[in-house]
Amino acid sequence: MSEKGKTTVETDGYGRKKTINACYEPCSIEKGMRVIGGKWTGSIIFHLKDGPVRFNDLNRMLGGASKKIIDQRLKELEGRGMVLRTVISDRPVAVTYELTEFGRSALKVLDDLRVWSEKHNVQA
Amino acid sequence: MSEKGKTTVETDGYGRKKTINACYEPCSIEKGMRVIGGKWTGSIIFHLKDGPVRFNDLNRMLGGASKKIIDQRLKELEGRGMVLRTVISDRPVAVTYELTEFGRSALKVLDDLRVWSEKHNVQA
DNA sequence: CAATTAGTTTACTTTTAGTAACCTGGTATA
DNA sequence: TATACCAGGTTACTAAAAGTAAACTAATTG
Repeated sequence: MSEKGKTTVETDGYGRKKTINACYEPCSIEKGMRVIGGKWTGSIIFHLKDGPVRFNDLNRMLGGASKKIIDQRLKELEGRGMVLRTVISDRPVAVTYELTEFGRSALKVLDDLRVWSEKHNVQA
Repeated sequence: MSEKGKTTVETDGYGRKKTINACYEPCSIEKGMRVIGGKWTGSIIFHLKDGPVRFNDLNRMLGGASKKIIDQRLKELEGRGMVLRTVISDRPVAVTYELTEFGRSALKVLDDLRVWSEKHNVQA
């Protein structure tokens, strides 16, 4: 979806179709989905909402997600500035992950999704 | 995330960790994401918000998505009762896709995502 | 010393996504 | 009448992402 105006299709005098305001690149919704819609990404953000959580605790909380994907998602989120990784101790190594302000800004959309999902009892 | 109570991790007297209210199955957010978070799914729903759209028009509107994936997503959405497929004419064949009430109920979440996405100028 | 915790990383398999060409029919233009 | 385009898909094939299970370093507990 283009940021200005709605997308429509017009037909010229020869029956040829032309698209007005097409999405030549992924639209805002598509971009947003690619940021918070990856598998487990939303759940990870949501589980960090109450404060810092350690890696393996997150792993235990998210039954069904593998360590590999949690690690990958956390790195993506860190790279986008949505999550902050802090080493709280060497020997023994301990790390926590928490939301940044930007990360926190996604919580409303995610909570709306949770409400929608529960209300309509959606099944994946 | 469990529907009741927040997920936490407790440690017993022997240092063993136990998760309270873990997600033994994908939580609501995860389920919701799997319904509207698939690649192009959100965009497709959003482009149907103003009424019935024909297959190839949708294809033209969604620059970047292939017919195959649009077809696949429409079938998924139809299977979930979010989209209605109607053959409006044989000879020449013409089909339209439109949102059902349930499909329409997802528009708010998607529009919130669009607003969040534009406000923070997220880049996929 | 064996078991367990933490935080990854690796190797490998399975699932999804994506591209581009093709197909059946119909209609419009030259 | 050819040829080019329309509609609504399907097919075959490739590439990218996700999932599984085990391994690894280093420390701690019993």
